[in-house]
Amino acid sequence: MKEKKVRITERSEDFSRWYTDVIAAAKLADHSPVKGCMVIRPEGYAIWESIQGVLDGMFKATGHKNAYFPLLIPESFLKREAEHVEGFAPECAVVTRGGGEELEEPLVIRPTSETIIWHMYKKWIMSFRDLPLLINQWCNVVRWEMRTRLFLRTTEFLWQEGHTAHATFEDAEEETLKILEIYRTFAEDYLAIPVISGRKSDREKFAGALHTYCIEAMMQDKRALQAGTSHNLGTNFARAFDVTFQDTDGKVKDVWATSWGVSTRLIGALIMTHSDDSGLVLPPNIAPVKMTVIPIFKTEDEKSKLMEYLDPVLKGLDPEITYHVDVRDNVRVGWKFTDFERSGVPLRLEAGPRDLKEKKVVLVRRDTGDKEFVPASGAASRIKETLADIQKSLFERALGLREANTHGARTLDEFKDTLEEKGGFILAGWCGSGECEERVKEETKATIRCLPFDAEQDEGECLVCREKSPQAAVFAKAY
RNA sequence: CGGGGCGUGGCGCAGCCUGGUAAGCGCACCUGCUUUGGGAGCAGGGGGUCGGAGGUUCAAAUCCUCUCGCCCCGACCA
Repeated sequence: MKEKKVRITERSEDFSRWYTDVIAAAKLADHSPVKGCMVIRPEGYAIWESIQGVLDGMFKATGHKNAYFPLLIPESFLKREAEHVEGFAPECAVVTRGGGEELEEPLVIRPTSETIIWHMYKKWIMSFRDLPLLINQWCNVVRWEMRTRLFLRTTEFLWQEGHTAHATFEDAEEETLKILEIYRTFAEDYLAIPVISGRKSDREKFAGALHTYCIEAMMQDKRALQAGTSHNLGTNFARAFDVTFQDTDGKVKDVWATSWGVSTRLIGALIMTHSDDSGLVLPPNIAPVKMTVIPIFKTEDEKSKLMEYLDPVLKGLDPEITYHVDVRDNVRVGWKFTDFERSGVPLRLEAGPRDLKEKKVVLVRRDTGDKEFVPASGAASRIKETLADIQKSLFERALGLREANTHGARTLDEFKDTLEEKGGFILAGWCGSGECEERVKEETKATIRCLPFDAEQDEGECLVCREKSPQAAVFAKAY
């Protein structure tokens, strides 16, 4: 075969070029004229809409309501919470002019909305009866990052941010963990991305949080990607914005806060978890289109006979099995097959004159490439089964990769050797000190991804200082 | 901000060192014919004042100065 123009670099050759090639080939996104920003193209945006649809349903089912807070925030708001300023000030874009004049107070384009939201919550929360307040918003935020990559880190990105207010620490903690569990379920059941749930170290936690929980995933290059975070903000923001409520005992108390979010980064996670050298691979549960139908014809007559033949098959499908019929007659089938592979659609159905004669259709799985000839009459149920199987096997394959690339280390030397030779996640003892954490980072570039909930309570010792380790930590090089 | 690289039809590049009279190649696009079960072939065709501004010269994509922008590698991060 002749060298193709829009060739996808192989993963083994250059993983990050492969990543950008897959995005280009699947038409998910493009670079904007403004540095670090991305244009999300229809194919990419459809995935985001699919993510939104499922998560939004999960949030609403747990009592959350959507609202919208404005893009522009008075600069002084950011300064109200000490850690928050420190964390976000350097990466804020600031508007200083408007209507042709210098503004009296510069306006920050939100990097996250805690401050504006808590400013409003002060007005809305008076009594214990106003709690809990459970609000989510879908929006864009801007963070002036130094280095950007499509979907993984862009100057502007889309996300949802939940902001809740509670009467007690326990309530806030319960909310924080409930959301984390929603994220875990979503990642595993829909995105087919196995994740490790856990708590962030103090060094890695959100600026202004009491503590941060997260889900961490392993990409195909064995690096870690944070896929979602849920923060217990304690009373830090309530105090910074003077939000109090009068409790049943008549006393005025601080309000407890949480915030949590996932972003368009999830699309990057999807790509790097499942896709292959032929292009995008999407799990059926999140794929906007589940199946591409390719009729193989030479003449108009053949085409209409095939469409007639396929009609009952397609009508017999469950309504959630969305499909696209590629009826283009200006490209040949080879072209359509390649388009299918790049687009990430989980399943392909082909039917040509030969299949028509034999009363069959051909099903081809995107994940394995397996080809199956099935009788047209039983196709609908076989399609459903196959999609379910693709979903399952994508998850298992990703889990297998993570398990095969998760290692232990008792000493820093062993840690370094393992990281260098094998890469992946390293489960090791950690005393809890920032110094030891920093030392690992400096010497290996690996960071603590999280303190996993399900790690065995380890009586071991810290791999750096040999002090007692209360709990094992997952270390990895991260995106 | 430190180090490297690059701006030439829609995209990817060559030409620049050694200025010289055709601005070229591949892909894409348009037209026609033949093709059509894994990115077709042939023929014809349209499209670029070479990032911008100055300068040197008889002559600048090419040399000089300034400027704008982008990409890659490091410190920050969902």
